[in-house]
Amino acid sequence: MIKTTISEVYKYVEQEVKIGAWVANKRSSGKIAFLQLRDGTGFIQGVIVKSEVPEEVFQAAKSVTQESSLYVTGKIQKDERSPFGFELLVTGIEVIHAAVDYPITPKEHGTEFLMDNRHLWLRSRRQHAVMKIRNEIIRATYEFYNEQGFAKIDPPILTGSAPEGTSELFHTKYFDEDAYLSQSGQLYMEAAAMALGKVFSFGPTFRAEKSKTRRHLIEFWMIEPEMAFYEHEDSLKVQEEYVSHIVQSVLKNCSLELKTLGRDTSKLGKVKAPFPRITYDEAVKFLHEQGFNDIEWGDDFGAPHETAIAESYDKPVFITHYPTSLKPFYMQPDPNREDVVLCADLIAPEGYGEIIGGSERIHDYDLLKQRLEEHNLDLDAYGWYLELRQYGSVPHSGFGLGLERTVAWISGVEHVRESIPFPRLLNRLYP
RNA sequence: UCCGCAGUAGCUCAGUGGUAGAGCAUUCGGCUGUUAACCGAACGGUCGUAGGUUCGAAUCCUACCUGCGGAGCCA
Repeated sequence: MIKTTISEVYKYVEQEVKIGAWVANKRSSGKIAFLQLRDGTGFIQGVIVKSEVPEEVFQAAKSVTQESSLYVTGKIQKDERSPFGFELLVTGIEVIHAAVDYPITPKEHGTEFLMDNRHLWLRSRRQHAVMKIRNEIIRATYEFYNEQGFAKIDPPILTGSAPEGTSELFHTKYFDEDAYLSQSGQLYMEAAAMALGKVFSFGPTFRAEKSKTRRHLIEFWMIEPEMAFYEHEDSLKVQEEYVSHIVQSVLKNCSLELKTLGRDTSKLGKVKAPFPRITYDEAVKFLHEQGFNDIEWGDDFGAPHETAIAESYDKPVFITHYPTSLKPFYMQPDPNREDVVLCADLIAPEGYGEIIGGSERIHDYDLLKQRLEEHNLDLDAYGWYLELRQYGSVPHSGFGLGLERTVAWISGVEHVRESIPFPRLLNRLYP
C-alpha cells in the first residue's frame, strides 16, 4: 500500500493509496457518503458507496465527526465533478482520534469567535490558502535576494537604545538594565552593509502603538534590505523588482489558493516593474485637485489621502521626496533642496496602504551628528552608529517591507489579522 | 485617547413594555453524486454585569465591562 499526501495523488490514478487526513466536512445519504478530507497539502473528496464496502466502513463514514483524524485507504480516480480533479473511492477508514463538538461549524462566524479559536481557524480552506501565500512570499523573498547577491543578516531583537524615543517600544529588563524589543533592525543593517555590501534582514518587529485599524499589528514581520554604494534611485529599482518578483511568484505558484480566496488576479498581473513615481509636492497638488482641503504642504498623509493617490494607478506607486520635518533623522537631504529628503514610500493598490518605507541614509559624519543633536538624541547611545561615518563612509540606501500588509494585499483579505498565523493586536494576546 | 455600532442557545442572528424564537452544530430517523447537501424530530437560555423606572423589563434609564468599525498615532 502506497502512503501519500493529497498533493501527490495525481501520480497514483487508479491505484490504491493510504492518506492521513482530517474530516473537514461530511455529507451522507442512505447509500452513499462523502467526506471532505484535508491533510495540510490540499483537499480531496472521499466517496463511500454502501454497496461496495463492508458495512462497518460505511457506518464509520456516516458517523465520523468533523475534524476527526483518519487513515483513509482507497482508489484514486479522476473525476470531472470535483473542482480538484481527483476523488478518493474509499475502501477503508481507520479513525485515529474522534473529535467531539468541533467549535467551528460550516456556517458563518463572527470575528471575535474566530480569533478566540485562531488555533483551529487556521485549518479552514481560506486561512490555509492565506498561509500558503504567505509562505510563497517568504520563499520568493529569499530567492530574490540570494539571486541578487545579498547576504541574510540577523539584527538583534533586544536593544538598549531607541532611534526615536521609547513611547511606542515594548519595555523589558536586561538583567539590571532597561531593554526594548526591536521596532527596526535598520541601524544594525547599515553596519552590516559596510561589512558585506548588500544585506537583508527578515524578522519580527514590535510596536506598542494603540493603533486599531485593518493595517496594524503589534507584532509583525519586516524585510529590511540595506545596500552600500546604492543611491536613492538604485534603491527604488531594487524595490520595484522585488515587489514584482513576489507578486509574479504568487501568481505562478499559488493559483489554487488565489482561486480559493476569490482574488481578482488580473489586477495582480499588472504588477510589474517599473512602478509610477510622484513626488510629495505633486501628491499635495493632486490631493488639492481631488478636493482634499484638509492637507497643506508639510502635513503628513492620512489613510484617505494615501488611498486616493493609490486609486489613480493600477500598480503600487512611490511617493518620493517628503519634507525633512516629517521623516526620521537619518535620511539624506535632496542635494537640490534642503527641505526634502531622498526617501520613498511604496503605496499598495486597493487601499492596503504603505507596504515599503525607505530612503538614502546620511553618510556625512558632521551632518548626521547635527541631525542627532537637532532631534535631542543621546550621542553616546548612537556612538557606534555615528562611528560608521568615520571609517570609509559611503552612500548607502535601504528600505523595509511589511510582510503582513503585503500578504493581505496579494491575498485580497480585508484585515492583516488574517495574514499572520497568530496575530498580536491591541486586545489580543491569546491564543 | 476620540467618534460610531453591537453584546439573547455551542455558533450566526430575530425579538423595541405582556408566556424566550429561528437557522446551523449535536443526537435520532429518512434519502445513491452531495458541494455551507436536503427532509422530519429531539436537545439546547443567569437575554454582558450592577443598579434603577414599572403591576410587569431582553426591550426604557444610569454606570461599568467586552468586542467590532473608523480616526488619531504609525521609520
